[in-house]
Amino acid sequence: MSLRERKKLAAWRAIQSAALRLFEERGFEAVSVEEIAAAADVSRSTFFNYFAGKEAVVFDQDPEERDQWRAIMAARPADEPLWDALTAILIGFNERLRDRTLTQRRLRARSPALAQSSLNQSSWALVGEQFLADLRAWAASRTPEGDAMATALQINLADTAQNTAYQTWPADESFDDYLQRLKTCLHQARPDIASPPTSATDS
Amino acid sequence: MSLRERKKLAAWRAIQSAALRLFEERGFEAVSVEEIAAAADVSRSTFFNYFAGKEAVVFDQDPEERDQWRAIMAARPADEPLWDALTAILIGFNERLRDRTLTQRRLRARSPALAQSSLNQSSWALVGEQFLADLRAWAASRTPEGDAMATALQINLADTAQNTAYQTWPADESFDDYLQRLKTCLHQARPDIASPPTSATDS
DNA sequence: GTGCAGACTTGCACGCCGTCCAAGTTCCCA
DNA sequence: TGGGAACTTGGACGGCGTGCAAGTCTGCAC
Repeated sequence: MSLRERKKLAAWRAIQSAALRLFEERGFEAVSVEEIAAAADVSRSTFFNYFAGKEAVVFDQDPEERDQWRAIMAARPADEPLWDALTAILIGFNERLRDRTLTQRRLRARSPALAQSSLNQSSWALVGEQFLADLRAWAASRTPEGDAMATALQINLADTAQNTAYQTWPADESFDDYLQRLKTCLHQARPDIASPPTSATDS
Repeated sequence: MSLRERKKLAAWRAIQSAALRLFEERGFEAVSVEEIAAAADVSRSTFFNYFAGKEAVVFDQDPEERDQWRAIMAARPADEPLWDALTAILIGFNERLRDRTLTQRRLRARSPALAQSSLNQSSWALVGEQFLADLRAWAASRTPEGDAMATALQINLADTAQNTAYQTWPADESFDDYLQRLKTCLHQARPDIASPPTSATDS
């Protein structure tokens, strides 16, 4: 790993940890990008070299972890049903990212107090666009042929199950309760691929 | 209907139609709120009195239509399974809002040319937060008791089915093809409420 | 080592969004 | 007819995200 790469990773982590610290202290909207950059000893411009926006700093994964997750996805057997793979990946993801999840939850609980709108509006999920993009790329690479829709649907459903579990997680429940919710949602959201649309031609 | 209410409705429609016209001419990002306000003969401040933001002008429904939709939702029999009601509502919604849907699709197709990011990032759906809020309120009012999660899940799943149909709708397919996609997605996304989680304790 | 090419950082300026507020105008109603 | 409520307006502000040109640092080849 070259010096350049090490520096880059260090900068990424400096920015992210500074940002999360400030967010926890003051809430998401009350911290500006300038302050994050200053706290990370970096210019505002550099911040945008590393993150696509202020929200990305909450959702993007550490580059090393991200590679690991891509490997985990790639390691799934090719003949495994997509939904089973998605379920396993998401549950594993949540189990291993316990701390990250709890941090996000604390942020989410604190931020509405400062400004209801801007956070709820972007309807905070857990995984972020980056992880979803990786998931989609992985799924596309193992999708046989013309049924892109079924694949897209399953990924979106899995994401929705995850979001629902997260959104309905009450403040007084533990992380393990949340995992239980997640499993329930994933189980109930399993799509019904096989059965034909009963009398699809009416109306 | 008082003069005040009529004026208000007229202003709403003036702003929305001016905005949609400009969006179609130049693309979403290339039009500023100032220009919309000017085209509607209204101040920038007034624009924000009517719409929560620039995107809302694409998604929010005409107040009169909105009332109609709330009535349609309220008219569903109370003992109908939630999923059946959601399916019927969404299909009806899409069938009746053919023009709106086609307009949105044209906007969506044109905008990436100008700036890939800002539209795709907010991952354009069709229904918008307002309609979803109405749906949630309606569903909450007919949800028996403690199982708020199952209700939230079903609404989110239905929304996801709709979004998937919309996202995967290719440029060369007709609106009726889209409706067919929608029905397929809704059918496949039907949640599996009954069955118990088969051996939920292993990881 | 030296020097060069490319990668990365920095400061600065810009346009725009969304919020706030204080002052003005219009409508409803008693 | 008057007073109060609803609505509009302009102006100012902070903040986000982008673009660019100039500077600095790293890897590499000689």
